[in-house]
Amino acid sequence: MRVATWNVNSIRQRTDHLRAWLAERQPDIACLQEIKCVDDAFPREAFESLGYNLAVHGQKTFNGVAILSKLKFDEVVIGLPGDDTDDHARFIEATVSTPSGVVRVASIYLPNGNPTNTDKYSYKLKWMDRLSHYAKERLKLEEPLILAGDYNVIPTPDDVHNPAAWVNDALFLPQTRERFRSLTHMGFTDAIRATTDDRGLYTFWDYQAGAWQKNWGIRIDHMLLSPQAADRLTGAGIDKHVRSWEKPSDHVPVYIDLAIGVP
DNA sequence: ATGGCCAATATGATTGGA
Repeated sequence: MRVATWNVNSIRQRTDHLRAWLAERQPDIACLQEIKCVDDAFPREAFESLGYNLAVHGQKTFNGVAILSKLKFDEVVIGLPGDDTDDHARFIEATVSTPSGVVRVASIYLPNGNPTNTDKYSYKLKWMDRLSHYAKERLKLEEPLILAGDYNVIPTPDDVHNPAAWVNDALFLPQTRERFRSLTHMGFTDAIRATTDDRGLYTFWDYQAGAWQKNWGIRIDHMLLSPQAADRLTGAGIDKHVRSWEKPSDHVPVYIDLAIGVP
C-alpha cells in the first residue's frame, strides 16, 4: 500500500497537477491540504474518474483538507476533537479495510502560527496539544495509523537550508519543535527520518525571492506512523521534481510504502 | 529570509500563507 500527502495550495488551481502526479506515483491513498474551497466546489469528477473515493472537509477561501482513496472508506471523522469552537477545516480522518485489517489515515493542516506575538501562535500551540491528546488516544487502538500532512513544523536544523534565519519563526521555535517531539516520543515514527539521515530534504520552497532556484527549502510536510504502521514501512520519498512544474504548489508530495496488501 | 509570489475575494486592494 502506498500513502501520500500533498499541500496543493488550492485544489482548483492544481487539479491537472494532481491528476498528473497521481498517474505517476499511483498512491492508494492521498491526503490533501489547503484545498481552499467549500465541499461543493471540489472537482470530484476529476478524481472519481481515476478510481478514487473522496472524503472532503472544505472551507471558504482558506484551509481545507481531503483524502482520496482507491479503497472505500469505512468511517470518516471531520475535525480534530477537543474544541467545538474551532471552525478551521484542518483535519479529516478515515479508515479503510485491507485483507490484513484496518488502516487509519489522517490528513492534517496544522496552523502556521505567525506572527508569533499574536493569538495565531497560541492557537497553533493549542492545536498541537489537541493533536497530541488525539494521537495518544488513537495509539491505544494499536492500529496502523498514518498522521500525514502539512505540520508547519521544521523538526531540526537539518530540515532547513538556513536555520539561523528561522530561529524566531513559528515553524522553528523551541516550543513548536518540543510539541512535535512529544508526538514522536509517544511512539510515532517520522517516515522520512526512518529511511534517511540526509540533510537538505525539503518539501516546501517559498514562491518569493527565488527560494526554489536557490534551494532555500524547509521540510514541514510529514508522515508520522504508529508502531503498527512503522513496522510495515518499506520506503519513503519526496517528489521534489513536482516543484519544477508550471504553476506549481509551493509544497511537494511526500509518500510512503507499507507492506500491506491491497486488493 | 525577503527585491523577487501566489490564491481567493464580487476583486481592482486586502488578507493569508510560511
